[in-house]
Amino acid sequence: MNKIKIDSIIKKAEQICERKGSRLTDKRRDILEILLFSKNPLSAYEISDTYSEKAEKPMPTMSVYRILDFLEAENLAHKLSSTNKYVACSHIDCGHDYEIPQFLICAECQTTSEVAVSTIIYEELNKLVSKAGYTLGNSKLELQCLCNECSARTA
Amino acid sequence: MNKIKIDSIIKKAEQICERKGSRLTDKRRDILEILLFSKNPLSAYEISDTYSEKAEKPMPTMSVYRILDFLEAENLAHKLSSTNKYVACSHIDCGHDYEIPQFLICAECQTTSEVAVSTIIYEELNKLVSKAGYTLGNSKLELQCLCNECSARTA
DNA sequence: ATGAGCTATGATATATCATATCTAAACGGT
DNA sequence: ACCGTTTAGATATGATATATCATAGCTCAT
Repeated sequence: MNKIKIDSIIKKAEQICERKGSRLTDKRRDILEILLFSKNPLSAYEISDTYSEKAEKPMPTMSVYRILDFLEAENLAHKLSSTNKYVACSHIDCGHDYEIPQFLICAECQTTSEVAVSTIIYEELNKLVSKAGYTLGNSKLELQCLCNECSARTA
Repeated sequence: MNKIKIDSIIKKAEQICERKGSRLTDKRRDILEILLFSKNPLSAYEISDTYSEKAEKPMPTMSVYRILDFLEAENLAHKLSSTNKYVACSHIDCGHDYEIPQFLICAECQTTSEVAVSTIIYEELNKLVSKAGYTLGNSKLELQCLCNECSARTA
């Protein structure tokens, strides 16, 4: 993603935080930027390393976790629990707040896309869930896939 | 789950292994039994503890992980990556081998149900995935839910 | 502008989850 | 009984994550 796009997303993120009465501090903004710049999901440790390379003062992993918690709570980032890595939300600038974000994760190269679950899927899931005696909460879907590139390479 | 039911599942699991030329050894059977007895998903450490309480000799966590790997490879158990816990497959005795197993996990009490993804959902997911430039691999769905009991209690 | 109270960050320790590697025991076929 | 393979144990270490207590910095009423 290019710098100009990222700047506009950051600006949007600041607005979102302001509206909710929270603050996108310098460090929080830096971590969000690192996630936005990264082509792939990053672990908390990788984020810490990336930050520490560029900044004068390294950031302890502890702080990274705290900041990730904040970004998740504000829906600016998501945790992928199948890989224990973190990504920036793809929908900060378009304002969408999907019921169920869905991640397509390439098992080979880890490239990850966030897409919205279709209404049909959402309704069907809801039906299934309530038939089983549950109520759907805040969920994410993580699908292990192969991206076309890797698919072509291995074929 | 009651003892008789579990015994019959274990028997079935033995047959499955035999057919594939692998062996359901005593320890593997014990671990599978622990998972079948448990109402909730268990971590590798919890499994190790449970085993060690009953057996004369404790089982190191290392061995538990190895056995869990085996059970997963044989499709006798699943790992829930959102909670880092393990459950016995619910379909050992019915012989189903679903394309995509789906887990409904109560966020309150951790009760977990394994259900099959409906054909509609499977097809829709496939459409979505290929539209995004991916091919669906071996996936599981884990949905954070509230079970009816917890739902009633908190209401 | 100052101090009380809140939010954010730092530092350290520790818990939890998981893999690598090397060795030894158990099993099965000859 | 012997050999090769599979299974399990032991030890070390890596990776992921939380708890806790201390400090810094901002914010707002006085």
